[in-house]
Amino acid sequence: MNLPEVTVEVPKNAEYGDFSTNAALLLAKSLRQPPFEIAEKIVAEIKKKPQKIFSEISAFKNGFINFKISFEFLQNNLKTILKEKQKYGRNKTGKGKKVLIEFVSANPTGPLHVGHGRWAVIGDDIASLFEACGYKVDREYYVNDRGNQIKLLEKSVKAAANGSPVPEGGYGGSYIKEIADDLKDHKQLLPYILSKQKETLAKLKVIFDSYFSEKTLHDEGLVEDAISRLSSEGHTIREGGALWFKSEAFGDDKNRVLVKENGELTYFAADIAYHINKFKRGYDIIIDIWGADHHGYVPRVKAALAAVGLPIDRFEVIIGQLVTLYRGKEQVKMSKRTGEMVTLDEIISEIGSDAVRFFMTSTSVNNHLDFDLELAKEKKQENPVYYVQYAHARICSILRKSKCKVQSAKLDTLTHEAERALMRKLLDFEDEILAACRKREPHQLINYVKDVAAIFHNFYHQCRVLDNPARLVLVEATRIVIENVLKLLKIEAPEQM
RNA sequence: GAGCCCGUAGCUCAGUUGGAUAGAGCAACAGAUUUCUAAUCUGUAGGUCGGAGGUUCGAUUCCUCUCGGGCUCGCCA
Repeated sequence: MNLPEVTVEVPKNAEYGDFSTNAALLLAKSLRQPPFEIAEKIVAEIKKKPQKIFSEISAFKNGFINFKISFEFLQNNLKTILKEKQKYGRNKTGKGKKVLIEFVSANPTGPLHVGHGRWAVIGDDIASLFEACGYKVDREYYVNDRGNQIKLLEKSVKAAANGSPVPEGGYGGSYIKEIADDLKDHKQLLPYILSKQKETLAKLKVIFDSYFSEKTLHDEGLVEDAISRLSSEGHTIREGGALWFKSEAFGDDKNRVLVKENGELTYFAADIAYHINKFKRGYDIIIDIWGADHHGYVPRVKAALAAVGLPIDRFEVIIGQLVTLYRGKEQVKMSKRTGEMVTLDEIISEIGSDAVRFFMTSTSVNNHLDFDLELAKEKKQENPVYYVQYAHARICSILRKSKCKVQSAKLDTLTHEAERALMRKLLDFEDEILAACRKREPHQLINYVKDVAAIFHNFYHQCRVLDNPARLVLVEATRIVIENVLKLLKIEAPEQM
């Protein structure tokens, strides 16, 4: 019988058990029987085989079949957690496959701002998720260290040093003056700005494996190589003095220029070379994280990679919606040209790395993010990050005071409703990591750890833990899971608050 | 005009492959600590899931249309 739509899911309402399946509902039509009767028959079949995972399997009157996990299974999982410790939740799904994640890649023309912060945190989180799932991950930052903007930057800094007005189209931010003051040797301009950016990223604990220079692509002739590769396959055309890539043939809206009329190479041409290079380095999965302001760029890059015959199913672009900065109700305009901007550095100083990381991770990148500086400051004590950290600190305090030996405890007394809810939640951890990785959505982990903390706090108020060995095991297992989530997201798990 | 993202409680947001009574935090109100950290917990109130159709046993979820907001549509980078 062909039943592609049978699903097993976790019901929202705990009364319906830990898992449920709609199999009987789907069979009702073809069998011409009421769903409930079918469900009852299925349940009877399942119960013929002995097993220890489920303590209850029942048919509901609407046709759902509900499964309840046994206490024994949940209790045994606590032992697993204590045994695996930092490794609990990690898995080998990736089998060592290689992943490249490119993110931030801000222009080296000034300090990072709040938007870069979002990509830095999200990219780093996704990289960590892949690592937790057994992939080998490289974090990469592409540096646009060439072209007009760099010349403009140099002119702008020189002008500032001489007290001249901002050059036409140049950069006028106050940071330009600071650079001019700081830097005697203008040849060190790019390394200087890059090192400042690295310092900011390091405050957020974001460390890149490689900084890939656009300039080297040109110096090594890789851009010309890419273009001739396209041309030799007949994918280019000369028109109006420029050389075009016929991207329309690969699903793009229109063709794109590779070599301008004046002979200069476009940024796009370099980007094709860059992405060909990524494939050449042998990655199984290649991920770019771009802001929504660049989403129109996706089809042309994919078109180019398809045109040179690369397996584009290994390449994906995650588009993140933009961040708008507010001070109260007033929007803070961000412009590098006018220099009116709040830097990521300032934001980290104001609310701390933990809060920035937690806040940046907590919402889906599909959603536009309004970041209110005043709110972030006012709510410092109420920020959800403290809620989760407090749960961890509270557990540490209990463990410090307890005199029982945790390891030797018998766990069969853990049958309280609050105990069960907590054990049940801890069991989900590996699935949560897998799902968050598969969907590239680290915010799901934030939701998960908030749930763990809430269920723990509820348990704490109902059950006295000290001097109860079984509960100490439960609490230690909870602590391990919270710590593992926070460590993965590079947020501190404090022992005291 | 075309493309992408979004629209869920007063505010900020979750909501898994289509499932059972749509959730949390903040704000509001009422309570809880002789006991392990009150940065906590419990309860109350708050919803036409932007709107209208469609698909089906079942739609916040999928499809079409529509309204509203953001972003993009360079021989810029």
